[in-house]
Amino acid sequence: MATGRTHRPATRSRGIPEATVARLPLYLRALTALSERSVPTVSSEELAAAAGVNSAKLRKDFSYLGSYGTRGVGYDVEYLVYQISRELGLTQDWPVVIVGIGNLGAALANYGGFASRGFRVAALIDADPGMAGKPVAGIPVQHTDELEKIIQDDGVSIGVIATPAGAAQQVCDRLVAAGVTSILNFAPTVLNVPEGVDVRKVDLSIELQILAFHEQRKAGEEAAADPGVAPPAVARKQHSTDQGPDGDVPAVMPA
Amino acid sequence: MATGRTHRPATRSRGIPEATVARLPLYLRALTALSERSVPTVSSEELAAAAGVNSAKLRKDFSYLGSYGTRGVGYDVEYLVYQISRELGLTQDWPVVIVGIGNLGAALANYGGFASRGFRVAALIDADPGMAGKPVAGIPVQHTDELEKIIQDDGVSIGVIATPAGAAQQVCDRLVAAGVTSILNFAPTVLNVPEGVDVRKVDLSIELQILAFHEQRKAGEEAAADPGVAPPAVARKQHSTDQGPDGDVPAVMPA
DNA sequence: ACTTGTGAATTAATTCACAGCT
DNA sequence: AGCTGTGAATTAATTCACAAGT
Repeated sequence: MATGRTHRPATRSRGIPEATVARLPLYLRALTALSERSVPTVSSEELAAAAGVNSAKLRKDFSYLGSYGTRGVGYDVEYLVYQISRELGLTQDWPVVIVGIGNLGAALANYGGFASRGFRVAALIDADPGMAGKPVAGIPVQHTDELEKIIQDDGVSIGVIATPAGAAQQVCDRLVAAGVTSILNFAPTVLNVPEGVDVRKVDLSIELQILAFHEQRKAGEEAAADPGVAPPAVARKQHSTDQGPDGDVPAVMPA
Repeated sequence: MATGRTHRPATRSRGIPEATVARLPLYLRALTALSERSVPTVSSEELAAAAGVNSAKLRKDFSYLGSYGTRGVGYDVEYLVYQISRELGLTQDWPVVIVGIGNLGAALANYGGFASRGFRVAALIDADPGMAGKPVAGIPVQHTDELEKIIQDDGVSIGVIATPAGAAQQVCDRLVAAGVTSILNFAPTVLNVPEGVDVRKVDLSIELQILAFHEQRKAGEEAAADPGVAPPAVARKQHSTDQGPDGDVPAVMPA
């Protein structure tokens, strides 16, 4: 794809790498903090440190968006905030429904950073009729029967699934049938969706298992003490920071 | 690293790719489901479908662990469950502390899949003295003052941070100072940790922003309808399944 | 003098495609 | 005949290192 890309307007080649897209929110958060402290400009070095990446990566990432910096100076904070927000589609408002209002669903509903960016909780939905009408985070919970109507009326395209694993696929199917095309899944299940629907998962159990793997590795190394040529510094994985490749996450689920 | 790997026992070359490690829990979950249904063997094709990956990737992943399959037949489910569990370090028990018992912390404490694999909630910790002693998920909440003592007494090496963003770094520092070397961070902040400490993050806001990016892209394409040579099939990104590269996740946080 | 933007080099991950074993 | 295991090819991501601009 790098080789034979069909010629383009030259000013902006569509197709930002996924790895870059996944970091843009990180940069945006760091920039927003700077903006709140009224910092006018920032260098790639400083911003990279704040976002927990290295500066070459950050510059390369930004190069996919365009040339928004000034050589010898750095980046204008406000301008970059705007450009990244626009690139991520945060200049518009995204109504979101949360399905499954247990502990986790309630935590998500209460999450402040939600509204701060372009997301708005359009509805909270739960299968328990006893929950209906009860306000969570100031929003009354609605019954699952209303799901299709809510999605169509509010033009919801993003759904969050925080149900038990057993209900997730069924909820997913209804969301998709009603018009949702992006799903954030907290249930520990693989969701099957048709072409054109994006799913991202958040899975606590998976994350813990990945940590356990590295933890075990560390414990084993104490004793190992390889008596060979022993490459001193660089040999070890670049632990800490940096979440490595892949894009997994753990699913949380009440009860 | 692929080129100049120091000669090894040949039977097992240390160094499983990060991307593979991140998928092992996925395979394990699928295998556990098969095991519960008493399925004795499974082919790479079937297992891959259940885990939501393609079979070549799965086979390559397994090849890093060793040769645990039988050509012409497939994999023995029980045997694979054991091998992967061992590789992930799940044959031992990992005490975990959860710091910050808001909505999210409570959701995590109640999460069933916790104990089912090798993880055990050693303690729930919160800074609010009013919470102290109150049971959540059957475990009494303890005050932050006890943090160091708990970690040392129980030999805790994995900590989960579910505090507000403002408290996260401070909690992290205390966890690390007390001996924790793996952290799962739900607070929307970059954590600074010393070499040798692993951090993974779970960030709701980041996940939603990534979805918004793709959602915006989809909306834009409706109108685009490129009248050029129009590469029909393969051209579009492989949406759905597959979380793409990187390894980000969103942070959740109560209020 | 300083910092961006980016080709080129490197490293990692994925996918192909088939030899090798059951 | 069927399915694994894996070299080889491909594609993606990261890092280097420096030319180009202010």
